[in-house]
Amino acid sequence: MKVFKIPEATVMRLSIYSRHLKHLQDESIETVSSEEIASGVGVSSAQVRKDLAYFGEFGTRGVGYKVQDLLGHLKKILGLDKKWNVIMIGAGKLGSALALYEGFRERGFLIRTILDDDKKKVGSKLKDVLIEPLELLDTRIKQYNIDVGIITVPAVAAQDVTDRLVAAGVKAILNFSPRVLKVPGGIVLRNVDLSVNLEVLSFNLSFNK
Amino acid sequence: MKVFKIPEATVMRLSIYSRHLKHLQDESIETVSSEEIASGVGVSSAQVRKDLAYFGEFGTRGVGYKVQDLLGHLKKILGLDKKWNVIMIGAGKLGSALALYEGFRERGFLIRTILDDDKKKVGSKLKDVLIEPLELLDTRIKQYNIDVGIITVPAVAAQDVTDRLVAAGVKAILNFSPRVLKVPGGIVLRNVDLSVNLEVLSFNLSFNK
DNA sequence: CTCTGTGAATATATTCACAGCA
DNA sequence: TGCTGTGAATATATTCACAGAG
Repeated sequence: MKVFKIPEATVMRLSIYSRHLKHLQDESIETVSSEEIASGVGVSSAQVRKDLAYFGEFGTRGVGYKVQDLLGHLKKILGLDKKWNVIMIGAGKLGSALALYEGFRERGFLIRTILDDDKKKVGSKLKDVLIEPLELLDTRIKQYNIDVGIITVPAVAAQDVTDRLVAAGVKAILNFSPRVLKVPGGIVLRNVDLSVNLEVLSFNLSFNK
Repeated sequence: MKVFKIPEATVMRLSIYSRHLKHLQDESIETVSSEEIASGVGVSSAQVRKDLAYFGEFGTRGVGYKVQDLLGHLKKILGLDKKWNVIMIGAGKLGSALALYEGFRERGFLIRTILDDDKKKVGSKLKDVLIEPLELLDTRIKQYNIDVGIITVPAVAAQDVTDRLVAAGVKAILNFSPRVLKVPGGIVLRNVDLSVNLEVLSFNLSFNK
């Protein structure tokens, strides 16, 4: 049912535009031009207009965009009006930090349970979410109707956990492990790979300098 | 002195290839073809060869690449043979988790000090690094000959901290705050923006599904 | 007269396909 | 013969530039 393929870079910019519009809203600014958005987030005004044009016509010629309205459209486009049931696998340092991050809930990602294979962690809570044994993976995914799995396990375990999440029926995986995961088509996969980011930074610092 | 502009996507893939080559090395595999690397990390073999071609000829026609050699070249290309002095600004939940992450040291990023404006945090240590007052920003950057600043402060403070880091002479900034930062040309800036990642995931889950 | 929306032009990235070296 | 390295072809993304709505 996909009508047009939207470039990933466009989606990332839409997220950044929406953040900028929130600032403008906080400052009680009611109207904004594509040029003002553009200079606020460091892109060209044509880029802003092209990105928005994938989804409709939100502005008024000669005037600009109503901040409130455009922000509403962007939130809708980005799916931020929806709720998702989330399972987190791995309660190590990174998982523990992420479980406390309010940004998940703010965007509709509700962490229902956290699984770990370390018996010493099982039974304790992170904020209000209980850490449970890894064996409950299938049970909890069915029980809570889980949509999204967040992977914060070590690299060696990541593909195995992924396969189990997919088999149990999750629709999307957010992968924080430094590993390229194989998933079947139709499963949404997003990687947040700190080691790649560090190496790109290292490259940019080193190359031809 | 920049000879060719290398696409960022290429650099990210080089990092991923190098990780895959490490696995192969751990399995004592000595030779690998572009097709084997490609299928291992989910890209096309032509892509692998094109990416490598930016930097030289590392393979042998009819044979493939020597794993050890190619890994060595990639580490060199990515600058992983170099050391950088790093300052971290912000010792909150994210900063604390990051300060314990071994990946920085493994890639030559040596965290020399962590600054925070919270008096209650100042004086304690994260692993072996002391948390010091924010006022020492200039002093420590000069003293330790800091190359890289890692920003883990709240969004409202991020641009101010950035300006101070740049004024004090850092060459690169790794930004974990959810804010588009303005930096002068010549300063390397890399953003690790979890909120954008979450919103892209939300979009992919929602759009035309 | 201003600023959006958008075709056309340009720039960039990926894939194809094969010449040529080991 | 097998696989790399690479021009040519294609696909994708960005910028230009302007018609036209308000």
